[in-house]
Amino acid sequence: MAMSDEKNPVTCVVADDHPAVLEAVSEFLAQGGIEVVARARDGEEALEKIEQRKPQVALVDVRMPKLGGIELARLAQRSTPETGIVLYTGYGDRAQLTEALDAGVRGFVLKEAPMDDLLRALQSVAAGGTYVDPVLAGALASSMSSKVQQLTQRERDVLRLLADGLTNEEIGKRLFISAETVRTHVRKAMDKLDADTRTQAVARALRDELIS
Amino acid sequence: MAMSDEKNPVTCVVADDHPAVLEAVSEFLAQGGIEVVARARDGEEALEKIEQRKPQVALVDVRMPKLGGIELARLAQRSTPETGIVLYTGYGDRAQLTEALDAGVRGFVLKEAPMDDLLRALQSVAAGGTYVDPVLAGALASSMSSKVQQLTQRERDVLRLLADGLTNEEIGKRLFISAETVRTHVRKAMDKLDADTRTQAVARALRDELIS
DNA sequence: CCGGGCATCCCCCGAATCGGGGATCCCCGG
DNA sequence: CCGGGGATCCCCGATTCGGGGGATGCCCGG
Repeated sequence: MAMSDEKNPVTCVVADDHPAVLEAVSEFLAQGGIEVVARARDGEEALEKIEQRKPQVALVDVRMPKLGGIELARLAQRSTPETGIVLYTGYGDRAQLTEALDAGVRGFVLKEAPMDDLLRALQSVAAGGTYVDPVLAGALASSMSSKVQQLTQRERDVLRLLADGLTNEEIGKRLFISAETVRTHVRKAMDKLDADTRTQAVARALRDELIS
Repeated sequence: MAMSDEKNPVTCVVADDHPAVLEAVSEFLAQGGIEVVARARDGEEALEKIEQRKPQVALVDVRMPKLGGIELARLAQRSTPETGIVLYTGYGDRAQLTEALDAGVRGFVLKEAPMDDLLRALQSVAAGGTYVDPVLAGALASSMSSKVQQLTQRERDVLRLLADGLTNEEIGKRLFISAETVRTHVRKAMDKLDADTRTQAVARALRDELIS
């Protein structure tokens, strides 16, 4: 019926727990020639909408109630691989970008970026490509140089409990491993995060949204 | 000339570093009968606009480049006391609310709240009153009950350096105090934050945006 | 003038942590 | 089949931490 690309609107689901952002972004996208087929206020709702509508792309906030953007991407990837996930984040994470990418995320846009970037990202991803915020792309290079960054699941588990004030002993009991092993995980995490103390490791993990 | 309150639009400056939020909020306020006389993308810009336009209220994000919402409020309070500052924050802080209030902030709204709350808050503040998000108000009561919460400057200094991976000894050198004193500050902070370990204290301080 | 909060410094003791090593197992990909 | 990464466990000596105690000086408000 319609023309090839000009008049073939990209379908999109938008998810954000802030009404203001949800409203603004949806409207902006509509004006930019993107068809917003559904909106969601948390991760679970977003997943449902994605599975129902199977849009070409989904623009989701990283931090959302019930289900974060990354986990959402992982799940959506299995159930609805035809939908490209674009993360919309308020903070420029170096390491989380990597995590997001291998969770199946295909786009990464900072909220600080000009809104036009959203259109570029969504169109690029809808076309089967990828998009990473230029600021992030730059930061990625520098973080790549330092350490591989990217904690293992176990290391994150340990850091999370550490942030909750548990001792090695207590963490061991909680995870059914010995305190010695906990020490090992903490040390490896410190190593990857380039931290001098376990406290700094937790602080960095929190800042980069790797945990909690 | 005009009617008393119905047709006397409240003047407002809006500041947020996210273009989406800035756009959405401004438009929403306009539709809600509030006159947005200026917008700003960072704290310094916001302060300028406030001093120039002297609006009845200013709706500002807590986290902004160059100048945070709290500091902005403190400065604006001195130069332009006729303008009521309303903070717009994405995260519900228990302790920061107190800090904000005695910085001269008169309104505190969560981004998660229905947007209508913004109108209520701005109108209330413009009328010389105050407004605190009901969710926050509730949380305040509970945090009041536990501990006084509210770290001293020194305690924050120490926690910040602790989060950067420094040891007591190093922190002492940096702050020109003995390591023993550092220990004292850390213990008091742990006490106030109800933390079992220094690591947990830092984690909580980070979460509550008391530091960094 | 006296209490209270803050910042500073000091002591003790037992437990935990740090930084370094080494070691085993398993699984996956070349 | 072998290497490498992840997860698991262990040992050591030196240092730090957590939780008590007490002490001094300052400044502010009742």
